[in-house]
Amino acid sequence: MATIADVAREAGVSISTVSYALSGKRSIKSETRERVLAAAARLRYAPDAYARTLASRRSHIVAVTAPLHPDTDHYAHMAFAMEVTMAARASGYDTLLLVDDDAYAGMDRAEETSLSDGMIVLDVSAHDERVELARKGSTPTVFIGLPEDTEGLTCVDLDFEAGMRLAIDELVAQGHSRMALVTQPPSVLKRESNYPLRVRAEFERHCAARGVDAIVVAPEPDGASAALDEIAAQQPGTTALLLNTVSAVAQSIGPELASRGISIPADVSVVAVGMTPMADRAPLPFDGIPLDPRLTCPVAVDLLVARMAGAEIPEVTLVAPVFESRGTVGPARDVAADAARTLAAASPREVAE
Amino acid sequence: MATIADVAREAGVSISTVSYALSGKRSIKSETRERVLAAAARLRYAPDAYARTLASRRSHIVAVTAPLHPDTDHYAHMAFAMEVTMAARASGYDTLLLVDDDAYAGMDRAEETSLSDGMIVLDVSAHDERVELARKGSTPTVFIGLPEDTEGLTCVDLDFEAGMRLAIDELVAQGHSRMALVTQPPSVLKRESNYPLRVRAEFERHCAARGVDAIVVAPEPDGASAALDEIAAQQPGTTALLLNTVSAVAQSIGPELASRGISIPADVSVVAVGMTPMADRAPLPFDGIPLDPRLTCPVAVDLLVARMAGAEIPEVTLVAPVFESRGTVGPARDVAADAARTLAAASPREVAE
DNA sequence: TTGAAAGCGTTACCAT
DNA sequence: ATGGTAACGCTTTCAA
Repeated sequence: MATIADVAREAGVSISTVSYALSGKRSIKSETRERVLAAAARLRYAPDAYARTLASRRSHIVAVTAPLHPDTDHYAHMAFAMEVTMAARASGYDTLLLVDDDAYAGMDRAEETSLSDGMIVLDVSAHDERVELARKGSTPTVFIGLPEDTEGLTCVDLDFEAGMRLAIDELVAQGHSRMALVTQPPSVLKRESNYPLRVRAEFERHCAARGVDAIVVAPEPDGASAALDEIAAQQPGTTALLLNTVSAVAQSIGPELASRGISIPADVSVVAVGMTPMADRAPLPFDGIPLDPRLTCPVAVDLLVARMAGAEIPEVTLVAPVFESRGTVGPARDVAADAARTLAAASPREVAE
Repeated sequence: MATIADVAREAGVSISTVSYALSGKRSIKSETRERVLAAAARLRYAPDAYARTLASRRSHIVAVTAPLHPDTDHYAHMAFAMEVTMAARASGYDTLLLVDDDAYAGMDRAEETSLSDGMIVLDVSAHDERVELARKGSTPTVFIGLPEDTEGLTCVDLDFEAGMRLAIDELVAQGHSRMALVTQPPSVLKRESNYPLRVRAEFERHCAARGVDAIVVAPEPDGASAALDEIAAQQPGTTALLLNTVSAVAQSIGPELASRGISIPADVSVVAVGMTPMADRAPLPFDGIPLDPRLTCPVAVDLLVARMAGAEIPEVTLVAPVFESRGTVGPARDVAADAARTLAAASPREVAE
């Protein structure tokens, strides 16, 4: 590998002239610059990444941290990491994926050794330990997801509230006036990030605002059937289901409705709000506002780049939701005319007969 | 961030003593070492990654390069990248994912700037440009996959040929004598991804060797049905399907057979050869020899680590295939006795009746 | 057993 | 417009 000294010798100039000719950080007589450039090309010179980093204190590397347990969803994990990586590259940064067994330890190691110019934190929980590291450390950090206390941080997330309003408005436009939200099981709500709570609150608020009858159920992963029973019992004539739940429930809700002779969207409309699609492999089969990495990651990287450049950034940036249609929303059925084919108070067995 | 000079001052020793006390590269009076360690801990000292790299010429970073084609299977892609990353971390290396639009350019950039101690090359094609870079460059490199000419390289791959023979022999043992290989679409083959070609060649060779009737079809992702038609037309009485195709085809082949009244394995046996399982999410539902990243990636990283340490490594390391049984292989149906339930020349509609 | 100092290859400041 | 050179923070050789 040729060094800058080799180039200087070859071009008959000093080292600093080579550095400046290449970086353009000060004006060089164009004739000299040509000579330097030619010499550099001849020797296939490229500055050593580490020497450059040591001298300039900028590595042009971004670290990405995400907890990685045996039960982690590798796909979602990598989908986010990949989106971040591509966005970072577009801004001239390479990314280092920290996969230490302990995400906190990995982030700490990166911070302590000045491994990166910036960090992206994925899979953020409400009381994430890494928040503390971000506050104490000196590496600019952007969270994708909102911890409970965002004080002093930079966070990017989907605007779940707006997404919920979008979903409800779409349904109202189709004539629906009785809706149910299927949310996460209580156990998950307790330890996960707080967006399910935000989703639920906005559901109740905006339904009230639009004069819509609303009910919320929070089934366990195997509780899709019970949830439908509950909806039928508590709010018969419900014609629209909003989903912000675990995938097990989302996946069984279709078959469960079918087994009751209820079809989508003729009898009931279904919308998924803020659920992560399994990308190309098995996209959610419902209309909805997906929590898509392609939406949030580029924004997060842009903010990180700005922060690394010293800019002041708002603590929370919400990304506008996008409604995707897959044909599971239709006009509201006239409940009075055909109660049997909506979520009525009848038991599943009776309906099926 | 505390520097090594801070620690030296704090401990009342010289800089080199701190360095040696921390690295253990020469013996230090234990009392002195304790003092240094205590000082380092007190100041939360951690060596700067870039200064360390510049001085030692070792970055402890491994770069991973993989081209991103429009039809890339992102899941498989990420699964490999993730396996490499975790294996590398286990050996003390961090991983840089090169996602430049042009994989060659990305690898070149990494090489020129001495970005990494070593490289892992994924998604290798028969005449991969990156081979040339690996030969000319001075960064130890390991290919996961085999280019046509492996001279001077280090490559790791599943032993597809052995896998194919394993699959065919298993089917022959069950009495099958007419087989069809469902391979990748022409677009993928055209890019000269290498292993499908090897799989196909060995299929034809070993079928001939075993006296088995053989046919090859190469459907587009949505062409499972057409592929079955083609097999039925060109080689009626086929009782075994070997799959080495894109996941869309693999996933629809089961339902497609079912819709024709053909059941697995009673009427037709199915084996997947060298396909990447969707890991935890949805393992391939077929008997077969999976191309599991967990098999090849750790081996590749181990070889890379050895090469970085200066060891001589064989050019090609093939990982032994493992046959996994899931009940989709059974005895061959007697075609003459019941032609209608095999892949006969009848149209799907007629068969269904 | 320890210390001093010469690199490692850049960047960027201070001169000219 | 260009050159000299002191950092950058560490590893490692050479001395003692």
